Amino acid sequence: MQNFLPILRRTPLFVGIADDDILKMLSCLGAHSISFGRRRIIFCEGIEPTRMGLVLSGTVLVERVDRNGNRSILQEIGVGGLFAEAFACAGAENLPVTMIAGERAEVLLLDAFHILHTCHHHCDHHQAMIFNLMKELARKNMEFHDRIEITSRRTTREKLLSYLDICAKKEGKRRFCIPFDRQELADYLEVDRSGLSSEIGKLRREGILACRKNEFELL
Amino acid sequence: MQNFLPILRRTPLFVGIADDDILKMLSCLGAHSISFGRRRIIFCEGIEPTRMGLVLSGTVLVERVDRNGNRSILQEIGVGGLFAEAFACAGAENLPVTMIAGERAEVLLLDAFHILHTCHHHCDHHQAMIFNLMKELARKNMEFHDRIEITSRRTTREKLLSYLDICAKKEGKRRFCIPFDRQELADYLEVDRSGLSSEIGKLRREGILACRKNEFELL
DNA sequence: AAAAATCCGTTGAAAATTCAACAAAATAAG
DNA sequence: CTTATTTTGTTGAATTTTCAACGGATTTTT
Repeated sequence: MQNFLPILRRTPLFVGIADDDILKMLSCLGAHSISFGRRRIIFCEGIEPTRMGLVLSGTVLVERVDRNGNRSILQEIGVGGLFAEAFACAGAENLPVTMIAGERAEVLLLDAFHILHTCHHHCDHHQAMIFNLMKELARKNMEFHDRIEITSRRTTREKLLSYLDICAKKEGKRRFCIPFDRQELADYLEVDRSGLSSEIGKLRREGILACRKNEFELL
Repeated sequence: MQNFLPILRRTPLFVGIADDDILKMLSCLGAHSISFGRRRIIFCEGIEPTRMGLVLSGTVLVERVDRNGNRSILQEIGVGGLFAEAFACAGAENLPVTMIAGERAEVLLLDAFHILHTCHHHCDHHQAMIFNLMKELARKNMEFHDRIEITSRRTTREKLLSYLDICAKKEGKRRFCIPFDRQELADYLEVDRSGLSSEIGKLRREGILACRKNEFELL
């Protein structure tokens, strides 16, 4: 587990906690790492969310498929990020979404039981982790607001542009890579893939943006 | 402040905390209550979110209006519920949404500073509140998943039906009241009001639902 | 290097949403 | 009780999305 410390130290869950304490907690949380190939299921919709995951490498996508076969991508979790923590912490009975590896990923699985039920009056580092978890949940909450700001737009064009705007703002540059291919982007924006492609074409012809594969630039 | 204790004791933020400790914390958090008439602004988009709110009576709506004038309703907060806590806890620089009274409401305003910066290694009740806050943020996270499940549907009909399904499930009955009028429901589902009205008409004629004002029944 | 599979852009027709305008119904105000 | 005001349902035209199908480009596999 020591090999992971350089990553874990910088992680929202463990930031500010001493290495020794992190290691103690990892064993307390039954931590173990697993690798997943692209598009492999990590947590499947319907299971009881007793564990949460921490991304050590690659990316994890949070998805949902409705009865009509429309897939929605709800979140994209990068290195150091947490997933399934909200369901585990809220004590949900079953997971309403599926988590898969967006690209080949290594993840650390953590039992949530000891977060919710152990010693939260005694050890400082446990307290610190609860506090970190609280801040991370608050941040995720705000991420949902970003996504809603995007998907609440009425047209494909506006959804795409507000997504790209938010990306540019986060990146601090007008040129950036997005973590999605076309189908995934469509599923994140909740629009039709072919309609999205043609809208990208229009915007390009209008000189509003340039793109090559998943690299975009706002002009 | 003592008058509020019967409500506060049952509140997600204060559950499990002794009355005395609640009162101590209220003064520590600079709590004071304010009344708002229907559709009055409680927190306006753009301000720095240093405080959070707790609903003592009535309801609070979390809204956003885009450049085109389309309003989205993101959440409806009932008695005992918290609002703006995510932005305050995440340390957001400015509020991306507006909070208004859905119906005449009395709310308790709490400074977030002391939640994030005070004594979180010392007093048990403060720790308990952080823990409560963490659980509440996790629950809100799941509420967003519900809303996304609804708004990710492609047609007005499906959005409406999945919203009503979720309401029925929460209520445990196939007959229930919704907390919205037609325009608000349209803004929650992210659809056109007139299209929503006509869809309700169709579903009624097809014998799938009955409704009178904001009381619905799934048949 | 060839073959298979996937990804992406394009198109046109069908379906659904949006928009504006209006009338009926319900509610609030005088 | 009458008059305003707000809310709700209805309609038709314009806009937009969705859907299915196809071919070219790119990537992966054999």
